[in-house]
Amino acid sequence: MSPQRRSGLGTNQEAIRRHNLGTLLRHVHGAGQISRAELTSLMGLNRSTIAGLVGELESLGVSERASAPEGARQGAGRPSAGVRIAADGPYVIAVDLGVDRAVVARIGLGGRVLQRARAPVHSHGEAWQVGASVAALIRAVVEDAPAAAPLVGIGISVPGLVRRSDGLIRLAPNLEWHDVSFGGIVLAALGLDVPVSLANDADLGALAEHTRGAGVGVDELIYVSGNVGVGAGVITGGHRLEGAGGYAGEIGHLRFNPDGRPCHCGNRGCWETEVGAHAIAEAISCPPDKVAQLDEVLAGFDKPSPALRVTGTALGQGLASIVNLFNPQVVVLGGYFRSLYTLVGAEVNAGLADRALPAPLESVTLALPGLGSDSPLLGAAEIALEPLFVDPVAALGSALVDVRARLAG
Amino acid sequence: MSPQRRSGLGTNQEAIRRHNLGTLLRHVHGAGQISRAELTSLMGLNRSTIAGLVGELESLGVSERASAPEGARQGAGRPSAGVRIAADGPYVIAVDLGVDRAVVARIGLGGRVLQRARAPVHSHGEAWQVGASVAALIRAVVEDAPAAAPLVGIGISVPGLVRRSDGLIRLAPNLEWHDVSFGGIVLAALGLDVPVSLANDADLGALAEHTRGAGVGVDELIYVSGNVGVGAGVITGGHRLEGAGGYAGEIGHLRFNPDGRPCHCGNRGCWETEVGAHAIAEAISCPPDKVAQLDEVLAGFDKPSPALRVTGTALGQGLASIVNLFNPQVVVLGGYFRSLYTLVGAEVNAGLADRALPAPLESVTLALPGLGSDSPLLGAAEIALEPLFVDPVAALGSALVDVRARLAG
DNA sequence: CGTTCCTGTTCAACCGCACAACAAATTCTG
DNA sequence: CAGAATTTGTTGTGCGGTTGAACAGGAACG
Repeated sequence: MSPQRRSGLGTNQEAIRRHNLGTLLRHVHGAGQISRAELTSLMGLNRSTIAGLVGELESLGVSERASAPEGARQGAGRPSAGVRIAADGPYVIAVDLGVDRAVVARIGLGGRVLQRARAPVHSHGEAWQVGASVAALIRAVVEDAPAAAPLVGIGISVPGLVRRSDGLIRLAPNLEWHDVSFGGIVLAALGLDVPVSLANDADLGALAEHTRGAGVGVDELIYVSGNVGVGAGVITGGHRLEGAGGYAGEIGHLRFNPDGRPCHCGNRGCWETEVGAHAIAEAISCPPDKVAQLDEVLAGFDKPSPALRVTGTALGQGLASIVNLFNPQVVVLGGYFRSLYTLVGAEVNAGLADRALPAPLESVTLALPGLGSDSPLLGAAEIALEPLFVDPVAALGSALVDVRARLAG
Repeated sequence: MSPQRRSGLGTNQEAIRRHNLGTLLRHVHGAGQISRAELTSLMGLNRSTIAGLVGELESLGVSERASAPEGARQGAGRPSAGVRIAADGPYVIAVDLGVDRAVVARIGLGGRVLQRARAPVHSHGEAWQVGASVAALIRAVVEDAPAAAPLVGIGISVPGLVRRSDGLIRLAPNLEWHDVSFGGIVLAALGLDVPVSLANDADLGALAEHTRGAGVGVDELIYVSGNVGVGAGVITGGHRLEGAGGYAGEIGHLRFNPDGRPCHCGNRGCWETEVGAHAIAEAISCPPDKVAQLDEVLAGFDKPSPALRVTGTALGQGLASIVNLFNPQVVVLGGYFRSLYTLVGAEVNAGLADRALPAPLESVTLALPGLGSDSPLLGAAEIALEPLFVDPVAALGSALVDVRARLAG
């Protein structure tokens, strides 16, 4: 959200500085390392202004001066000094909550994974138990953090519906959770008080792929996630499509075949009953206890079975509806759709071409995630970092330093 | 677009002034008349700053000072002077192109329709013929415009797919148009050179209902348009959802019943084959030549026939998919869905409640258009006015004055 | 080796908004 | 009915942020 959507407010000069500093940091974050000269042309500001902003970031301990990288030297002229993420700079904790495991990582600006840990999670486990496991992983991951580095916040990716106003997990079908305040649970288990952001895993996958994956520079992007359930995250105009409550993107229950199998939502023939994990597992005779690892199971296939081909066609046909509705430029296939697409890509493309309207079809591309299976994890880092780009000074002012000591006490 | 989405640019003071002046004008536009005191609290700026901005608008001839309105006086203190749209202020031409008629209006800031005209249009007519008719209507509508009032631009609502990059009409099925540069045709017929904006009718309906209809203050809104074809306009985060090419919102070809009737798009059982105008006309034995006036035909009904009830259920069930996908706060039913909903609202609501997920369902409301059948027309005015809110000075600088004389010559 | 080209640095200037003080206009209160 | 209280318009000053010019630094080019 380069320019945050203000609700008809005016702008004063204080806001300018905030905005410019945040935008500058967002560019550094996106590129990892970038020269001042590039920044001036990207942001359309004067050299001296950029110099001032960069200086402020350095004095905040966020970035540091870097000599120009070797090679890639173009043209004459004095080489421009680089801006690089500081080694002891701010970081966030990202949590990717899956139905059978949790992944936790410490992630710095630029999307660098500094440390990671994972643990199995009992599906149908109580929320407080899962919260305790996650808290333990967080402790492990903060272990080696420099004491001076500030913790900006925690971002959590959730396989379910998350209310955007307060981050309450309204429904996580495959964890059998209803109305769980998981953010509060984790904070209580840690004994910390830092900003926590929660969001749907597909939404975060879309965000991450947009920022540093297969959709860099693409402002109309959809991430379709196959993860037991089927969901989508939508980026439009460069921003996440959240909906009024935060529940947008529930494509799993699109009407697909009114005479089809019953769905757990109470209807018949939802798309999920054709391309959901349980449906695919049944089609390839995968034992029910391995449904959560469907991605690996599919990756083990050499050639697609006829049943998988049918599934591929159904996937493509369903994607057609999404393409007609959103007219995206890129559709990223995440979760087990990744290995499914490598198996039956032809059928998927055929199904899509068959059912999509010509105009939206001609501008869309199907793509595999540029971040592999880490998209939701990195998306969780992104939402946790977000305050830094809105107001770096304020975000760092309220960030937590010397986290290890606080966790010990 | 209160704060336009800048693509990672920086902000300088020149941009501040532009933005604040545009935002101020947007508020005046939205409210029609508003006091300076309200503006200060809405925009969060200082009294003196607002005074300066208002003064600039007055010297631009856009607004004028108004005494406080009678009544509605609250509390003590000096009454705040009002800001009102100037009588000879800027205006735009709005065109609502239908399948059987065209409506043209001269519309000023505040959405005031100053003059309007309409004429039948031969469906399947050549584009240049329709363009000539529209040009004649425009001439009629500019007839009584004050010579000093500047024309900012022309906005055209089109029942079809419009490419957003250049406004080309890619496909208007019910006009049988392919790749028509209708904006250029109208300008050529007029012999003028002013900015022309074209967009899909449902998109513009959504925009108008968001600005001054049933969705004021609602940032997640969908306008579903029944207009021979079925389409949707989506507002999310307060902005129009356009998609990569501008084709987003094609809900008519959502898969509804795979065994259903063939659709002109080449597939079977698209939603449009159940709730489209031709389907409804057939269900109520309406003669084919009156399909374009289905709205009036339906309004003549006293009680719903069983066939209409079935249609109502199908409408509700299809809306459920949209509600699941977008999680809107308000869904406005435009076009002939307006009279259909008044007839079989119960069935629509039941179908929706049956198929929508609980979480998105609880936050959504179905509503009738607050602007009647004028939504697309007023939306066309909105997109034509848009440049004024981005940069009032520049937009007025390039606006056309004394249009009548130029048209005569 | 000098020229050319681009960038970093510094400083004065400009522009826009905030703030304070005062005047104006209305309501409230005794 | 008169004075106090309240809110707003107006004016001048000050502050903050960006700009632009001038100069210096550093690398490639001829």
